[in-house]
Amino acid sequence: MTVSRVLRSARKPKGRGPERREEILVATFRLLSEFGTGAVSTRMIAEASGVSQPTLYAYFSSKEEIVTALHARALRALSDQMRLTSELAHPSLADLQRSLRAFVDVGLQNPDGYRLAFMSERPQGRGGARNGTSVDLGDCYLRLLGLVETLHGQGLLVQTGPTNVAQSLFAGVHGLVSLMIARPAFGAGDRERLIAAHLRMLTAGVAYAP
Amino acid sequence: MTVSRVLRSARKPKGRGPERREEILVATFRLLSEFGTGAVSTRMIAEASGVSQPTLYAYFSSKEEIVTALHARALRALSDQMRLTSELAHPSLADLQRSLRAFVDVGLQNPDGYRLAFMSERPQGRGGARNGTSVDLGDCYLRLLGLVETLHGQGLLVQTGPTNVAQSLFAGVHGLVSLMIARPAFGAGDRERLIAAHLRMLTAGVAYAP
Amino acid sequence: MTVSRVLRSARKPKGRGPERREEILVATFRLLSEFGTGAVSTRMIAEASGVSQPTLYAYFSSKEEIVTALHARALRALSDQMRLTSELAHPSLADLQRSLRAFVDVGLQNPDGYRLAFMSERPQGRGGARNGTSVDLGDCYLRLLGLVETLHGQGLLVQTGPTNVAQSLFAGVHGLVSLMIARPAFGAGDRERLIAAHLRMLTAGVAYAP
Amino acid sequence: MTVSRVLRSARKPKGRGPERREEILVATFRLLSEFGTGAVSTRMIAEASGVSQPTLYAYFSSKEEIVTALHARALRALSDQMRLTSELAHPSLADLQRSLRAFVDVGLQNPDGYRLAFMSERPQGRGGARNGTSVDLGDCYLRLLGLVETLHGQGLLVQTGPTNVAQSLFAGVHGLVSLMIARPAFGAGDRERLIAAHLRMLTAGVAYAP
DNA sequence: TATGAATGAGTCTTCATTCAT
DNA sequence: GATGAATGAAGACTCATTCAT
Repeated sequence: MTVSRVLRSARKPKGRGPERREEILVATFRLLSEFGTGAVSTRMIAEASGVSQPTLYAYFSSKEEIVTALHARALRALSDQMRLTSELAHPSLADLQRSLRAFVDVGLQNPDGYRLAFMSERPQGRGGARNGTSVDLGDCYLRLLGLVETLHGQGLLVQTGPTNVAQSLFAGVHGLVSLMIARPAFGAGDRERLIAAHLRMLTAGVAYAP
Repeated sequence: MTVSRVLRSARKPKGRGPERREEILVATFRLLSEFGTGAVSTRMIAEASGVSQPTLYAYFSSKEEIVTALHARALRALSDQMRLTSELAHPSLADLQRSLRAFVDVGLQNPDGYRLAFMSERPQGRGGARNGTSVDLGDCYLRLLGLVETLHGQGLLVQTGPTNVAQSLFAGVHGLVSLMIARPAFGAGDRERLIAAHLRMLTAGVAYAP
Repeated sequence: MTVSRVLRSARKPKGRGPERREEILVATFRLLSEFGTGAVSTRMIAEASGVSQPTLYAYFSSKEEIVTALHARALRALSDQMRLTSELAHPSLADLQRSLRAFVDVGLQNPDGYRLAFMSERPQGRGGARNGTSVDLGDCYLRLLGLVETLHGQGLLVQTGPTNVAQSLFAGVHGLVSLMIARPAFGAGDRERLIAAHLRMLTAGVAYAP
Repeated sequence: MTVSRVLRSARKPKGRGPERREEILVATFRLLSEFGTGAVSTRMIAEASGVSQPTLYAYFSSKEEIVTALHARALRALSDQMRLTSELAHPSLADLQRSLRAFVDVGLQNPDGYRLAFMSERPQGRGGARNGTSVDLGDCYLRLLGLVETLHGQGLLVQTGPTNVAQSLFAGVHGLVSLMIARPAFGAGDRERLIAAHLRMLTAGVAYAP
């Protein structure tokens, strides 16, 4: 007992307060990415974080709170990365395409975050089912919507409702990203080419009519 | 372990074997739809099936086997329902749209099957992680590919590679269906209109160039 | 693993169903008597019952249910033992005294049951406080009340309200029994004498006025 | 263990020592009253006291010590409040009744203290069982005994042993008070009337013979 | 001095699974 | 052939207590 105590205290005092919290989140994020929400236990989190299980509860009030924090964070990160390309004053269709491309890139570069933010099922704790609405699409969709509205105002879109267009586009890119993440075989060979073709299709689809 | 497992799977019931098995699958499907994979226990399955817990293990070697069987079954069902519209000899773009529409309808009418077939993350039980590739896209994609190839052969598509087009379309409809299933708020208000607009966009995107 | 399994199954198949339930109750009763509600864990109960911890939950849905079952049982036992002396057609004051005596005897012979039935504080689980009214005084008081009413009808009591008299008598004997149970030193030396004197006092108190 | 315990208890705070200690006791008393011994954690105590958890251990060596200190204190308080009415030189039966009444009033006005002093079961923490004798009846009983002895000396009591009489009376009032505290329904409607009747009964019981 | 931070041991409960009948 | 009964392992979470500062 004394021994292990000495050993432990010698290991790593690490950062206090906020740093610890951050460490826990980082470690949990990795675990969540690798194993999925339901297969990650508080013990795993504790070990991966380098703290004891009870310590988790000094920083978060429940396992769900950790996961929720990660959800929100992933959403925010994705959204932040999308900001740049979507705040132009006079966007063109090429800008729309670039913006969608940014979303795809961010998603593929951060597949775990993307999964967490947009592909996570209902949290599957003991409590049974919870509906999916608790985690919304976040600012990503809103930015896209803003862009589409501007384009619509410029008369660059053939369809009437900007909302429909934005949702349609969002669904379009989400389908691609989620499949690429979930099915490594999807688009294998030349992903770049598939992405380009897909975005071209989406852009053409909303801008040109037969 | 391997031995006992083999022995057990050999011990098949004779009486009303297949019917029982079917009952179990049906009951489990309902539970899975309502509560999600992780929240359904063998006890629930047993009760819903009207058999005892051990009896489950006379028909399936593990809980996972039940779920897996349902995965495959859902995939097949979806594929079967898509067949009709995709086996035309001389399809038009309207037929493509109809075919995509069929996919959407099937998915939305059978969200649980769809979720099971295309959106299921790794099973979230105690067992840890399994990669997502185990469940492929099944015949749905292949049928779509066949249709696209025919259209391509007829010179109705602007893009070069039928594979890219098929994947792009698949991604497009999958994105819509999965979002509608996972986020009830998505497309709320007028889903029919969103679907129609989305399909129009997809079709236009692959058939018309600026 | 195999070894311990063999050893265990060789130990004692014991009684199935109701007998097991009974065993659990008996074992828990002993533990509760010795250690008190809050200090008895489900593990202790399981070990004392000769079953595994999860087995407990095949017979009871929670620890609280076990305790509650024991409460009710103790109350019933006490009440049953009191019945005989309290159902006379034309009772006398001596019969009243005998009846009170029966209550005292039952309580002292079964101190744990008495404690459980009448002295248990609020159940002290994790959930915080619950009010004490959940466990009422049971039939014991009602029988006493019936007896008092009969005596009152016969004009043998000086006080007006039978309810007051019955409550007063109940409080009187309860005070004695509970103190004797909780404070072994109380009445030490000659408990019999104290009991007799106490009952005499109570009877006299309700039957004679200055 | 013994060593470190001694060392710790030697490390007494100097600053606002006694006041802090008092604050802790007061806060704990409130908590104990509201939630019961087993449901009060050191964290709750610390928060309610406005100090940190470790600070608790600067003033008390364990949670049990806090509870024990409160036991003794409650007993003393009760006893102090009873003193006045029990130190008459030539008491009458009316004085006896008044004295009992004082006890009842003190108990009902301070139910938590009473519970702590006279109704507390063994402390129900993790530590296991402690016998009930650790907390005796305190000076309350002794004062009552003194009063009874005086009355006995004056020939006002019919029973022979003053000890028996005192114990009997103590049991009588204790039964009433404890039931009223533990079972809010007991005596509901007109508690004042029940108390008066009960005390009349007790007094009559020890003073008059058939 | 007082405390933020941490933890081992423990809580109740549920799981998928396997016997003996 | 089907099941009542049982269980090891694990789940999330809380406790009283003790360090280092």
